[in-house]
Formats: sequence, C-alpha cells, structure tokens
Amino acid sequence: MKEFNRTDYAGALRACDVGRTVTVCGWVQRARRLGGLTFVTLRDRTGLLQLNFNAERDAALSELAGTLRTEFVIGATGVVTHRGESAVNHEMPTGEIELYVTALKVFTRAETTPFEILDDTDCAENLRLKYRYLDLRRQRLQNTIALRHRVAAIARSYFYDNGFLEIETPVLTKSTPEGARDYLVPSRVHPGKFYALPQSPQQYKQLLMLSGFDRYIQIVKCFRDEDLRADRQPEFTQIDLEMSFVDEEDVRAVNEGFLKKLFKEVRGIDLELPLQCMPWKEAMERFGSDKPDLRFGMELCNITDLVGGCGFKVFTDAAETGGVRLINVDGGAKMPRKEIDSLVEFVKTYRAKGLAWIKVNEDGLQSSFSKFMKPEELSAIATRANAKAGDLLLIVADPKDLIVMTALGALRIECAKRLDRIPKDTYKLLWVTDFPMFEWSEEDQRFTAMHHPFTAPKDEDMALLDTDRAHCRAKAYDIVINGYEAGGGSIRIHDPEVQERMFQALGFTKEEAEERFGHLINAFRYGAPPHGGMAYGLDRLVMLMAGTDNIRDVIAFPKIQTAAELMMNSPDVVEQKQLDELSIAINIRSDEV
RNA sequence: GGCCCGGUAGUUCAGCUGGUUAGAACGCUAGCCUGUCACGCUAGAGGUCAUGGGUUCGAGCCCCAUUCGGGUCGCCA
Repeated sequence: MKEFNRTDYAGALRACDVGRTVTVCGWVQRARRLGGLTFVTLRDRTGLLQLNFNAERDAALSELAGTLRTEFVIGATGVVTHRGESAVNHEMPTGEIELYVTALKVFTRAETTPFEILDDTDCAENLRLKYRYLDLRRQRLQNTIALRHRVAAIARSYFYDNGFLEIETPVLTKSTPEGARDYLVPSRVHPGKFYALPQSPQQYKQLLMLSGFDRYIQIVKCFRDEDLRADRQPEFTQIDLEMSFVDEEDVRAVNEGFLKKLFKEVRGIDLELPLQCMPWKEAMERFGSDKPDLRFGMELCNITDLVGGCGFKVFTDAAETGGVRLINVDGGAKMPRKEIDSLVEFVKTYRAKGLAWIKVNEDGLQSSFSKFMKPEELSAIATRANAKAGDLLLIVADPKDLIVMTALGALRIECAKRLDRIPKDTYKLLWVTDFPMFEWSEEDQRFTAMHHPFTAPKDEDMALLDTDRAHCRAKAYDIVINGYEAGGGSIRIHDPEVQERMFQALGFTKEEAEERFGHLINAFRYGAPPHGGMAYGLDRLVMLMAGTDNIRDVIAFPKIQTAAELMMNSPDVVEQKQLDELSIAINIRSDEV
C-alpha cells in the first residue's frame, strides 16, 4: 500500500522502539474517550498497542479518533513514546509505551459484532462457530493456530533433516472395504462410479516404499465419515510417514527424536529417551485402556482368583469365563451415596452390568454386597487392593473380561477428574505395543484387523495367523500422550504369501482380495522392501500442546457434532442440474428431509 | 441408532410453589469527561422466553412432540 504502509506489528513494539516513527495496521479493540484525550487499543496478530490522541496536539485528528468503534480497521502513523511512569500498564506486553498518532486512516468501518472479541469470552460455541472469522480474531485462537503452524513446521524440518521426502498422494482415490466409512465423490465422466476420499494414504505410502523412496513424509488431510467426538473430526490432518528397511525399534527411535525436538521447541520440555514401552495386554490389565493416562495412579487390581468360590453369584459367574477387577479410589470413602450411584450409572454406559463397592472405614469394611460374602473374604479383597482407612474400592465383574477392564479404565479417569487428581502441565508419553492382530466384530460375526490388513504379525505369532487369531499379536505401536492416542503405526507385511494368509484370516476369498487389493498384491510380487511407519493426528498433537481438550479449538474452521460446518453451512443441497450431470437420483423419504 | 445435559434482550445469565407490565450485567446509541486501559458519569433503545401442540381461569415455569447445540456409548481398519 502506498498510504499507511505498515512498518511494524503493533504487538511487537517495545520500549526500545521509543522515538521511532512507525505505521501500524489492525483492528480497534477498544476506544476510550476522555474528553480531549482519546485512547484507542489497536490489535493485530501479535497483540495490542495503545494509540494516543490529544485534542491539544491535533484537534481534527482527535475528532476523527472519536468516531472509531470496536473492530474498525485502521492504520496509524505516529511516534512510539514512553508512557508516564504512573500510566504504565504492567498487564500488557506493550504497556510501557504508546503511539502518539500523527496520521490516522480508517480503512473500513464495522458493524457491532454478535459477540465481543475478548479472550475470556464465554459466548456459546455455536455462535462463535457461525462467526468463526470473528472468533479467530481472539488472541487465544490466534495463538493456537500459530502453534499449529509451528508443530507442522517442526515436523517438516525434523523429517526433512532426516532424509524424508514429502510426496503428495491423491485425494480422489478408491473406496476400501475395511475400516471407517468413506466419503464418496461422484464424477460426471464416470456415471455410477465413485471416488473415495482417503481415510489415510496408507496404501500409497506403502507403494512409495516399493518404488524405492525409502523415507516418506506427508502432512495430509484424511477423511472418515464416522460420528464426531470432542477429540475427533471427520476431516483431520495426519503427519504421515513411512520408512524402508526398518523394524519396530527403528521407527520408534526416529519418532522419539521428533517428539523430543517438538516438546523442547514448543514447551521447553526435555523428554527422557527412550520412551517407555508397554504391551497392550499390560496396558489393559493395569489401566483398562489401550491409551493409558500415566499422570496418576489408581491402577486396576485383579481379584478374579479371590472370588471364585465366594457366595456372591455375580462374582462367581463372572470369574468362570471373564474377570472381577477393581480400582482403589484412595480417599474415596467419604464419597456420598448419591455420587457412588452416579458412578454406577457411569460404568453402565460402558456395558458393565453394575458396580459393587467396599468402603474402608476406620471401624471396618462396609460394602454393597456384604450379605453375600464372609467378612474374611471381604478383607482378603481389601488386602489385595492395599486398601487403607478412607479408601473406596470399586468393583466390576463380567463374563467378558474386556468389558471389566474398559469399564474400570473409564471409571479410573472419571474418578480422577472428579477428585481433581490429574496433574496439570505435565506430559506422560509411552508406546503401547504388541496390539492384537484381530478383534472380533459382533456386527460382522468375524475377525477384523485391529490396525489394518497390511500390519505384520509378530514373528513368534506367525503360526497363530491361521490357528489362533484371538491371540495373534501385531508389530503395531501407538504413541500415547496423557491418555490420548496421538499417533500409531506398524511394520507392514512385505511378503506376498503372508499378505495372502492375512486376507484369508480376515475371511476374504482369493477373488475378493484380488478385487479389493489386487493393485497392492500385484505390486508386492515385484520386490517389496521390509517397511513400516506411522501417522500422528496433528490436531490431537496440537490439542495436547495447547492444553485444550476440544479439538475444535485447534482447527481454523472445524465441524460440529453432526459433521456440519456452521459458517458456510455445509453440507448443503445442490441444484438438480448438478445431480443430473452426475446421474445421481436422491432417494430419501419425505419425512427424512 | 441409544443415553445424558442445555436453548430467556446483541452476549452471559437471573426469573421463587404456575399469578399484574419478564429483570441484571456487559455490549449498543446519545451527551459529558485530559492518563484511561473491564475508564467513569447521565440518559435511552433493545424480548416470537428455540418451534409447535397440550394441561390450566392463568404457562418463561408443568406435560408431549419437534428442532438446534454439547458430552458420551455404539462406530472410528
């Protein structure tokens, strides 16, 4: 711009700039008129700066300043000046100085915004999302979006420095049968056929290894047409990478280097390497989760063997095929009955049938099932749980041990939250390893791949691929941070014969496998290097770095729970002409519209 | 698809056991104000109590349905 060409960011000016004539541009945060003296706080992406207008210095200019309203876009030229000693604002980074304005330009006026552009706004989120461009003016979101940029930049520089090539893969690709629901994309030139948006560039990056690219990285959008959560969006970004001639330890080592650099540069935290590794089975038994939060204790305790012969049918039935386990909520005995009842309801949402409890009082044990059990059986449980006076033991029993563990795992976190036992500003990272290859799908009545169908089994479990799928473990690993799955990956199958056995194990006929994955099967016939990799959820990583538990906070234009986007109002209907061109007929009943 | 929570000025909220004209703060508009920075003071405008139906002499409040948001289970290879 010829006029009011910005020389400085407003929020970046300091006392050392005093005496300089500068031009700043931005938005009016606030205008305060005290008669002949007018203060205007100007905001740009770096922060706030106070502009000073004095009628005695320039009456016309002061008059113009008086017309300024919140969110007007202005440019101001003036001299950076020390405030009087008594006028210094210690709350503001620029609080020692102000700009004695000599020229002011109003670029645009602004209507009153639907909500105030303040960091501590408690305005409802749907309104903020409808006016996301205004919400994003808030310093907090400006900082988070800038933080996101830094995380991505650190990832790029680290992996570039370690010989990774950034290679783009297609966004219009092919639907895969396993895994999440695909977003489908029709095309005019292929009536009746659909592209799918990638759930991840998994197959492409493996094929790149086959092509010899050796080390690949991409920061890439992925899409999954599934229900949203506080930490899950249908459109999200992965830091996706793949390496050749590596085993699990190699992949983890490279990624630990990245995490160390990331935590150091973003949060000033020195991570101790190597990170802890915990087999999946141990994570489930100790924490009831495949993404354990290690910031607090309250670990699960197995009492299945103690209750096999007791008089409580709920426990004995569960002990036969499943499990009976508990968590010890230290200091929980003073929890009122009503609150314990709410915990009972809580575990039921995780398919537990109920929650039994023992209160350890000074004068003995009190429990919800004492009439079914001998006192010495009760105290045996308390002893196993290392219970002391004031503790509360919460017990879940079920014929399916997995339900017991996951319900208690969720309960463990719920109790820690309620009792405020989770330390703030600490980070606990670990690898969860040795995931099961398969999990049983009730819906499909067959085994499905827990990770994906290209994941390699553990060498020692290779035989179980055909004989005992329930106990076959994978060369898969997740990086877990503070109870969030921040990323995950695996060593892939590079032997076509093993891949064929894997497809068989998943219940695909040769023909089905050929139809769905023929390109991959073919490619692997021509020399595939051993390879593996992983992918981080960039959004979750930024979320953790920013200290928020809402993924929408770290995405410029996020989607709401229905996967709609409130500002543009997507998705939306399209014109009949567009549908005709795509040979698409809409087939919904009128009561569904 | 299930469960739970919520919707009252532009915004955040209060609104008693169902009872006259629905209030407060912030914001907004106008005026005054020379060291404010959540400026202050004075005055003013601003409401389809989410929508529809029901109960009642009477509904912001009770009931039903719908809708819009949030959390969560299922789902997320």
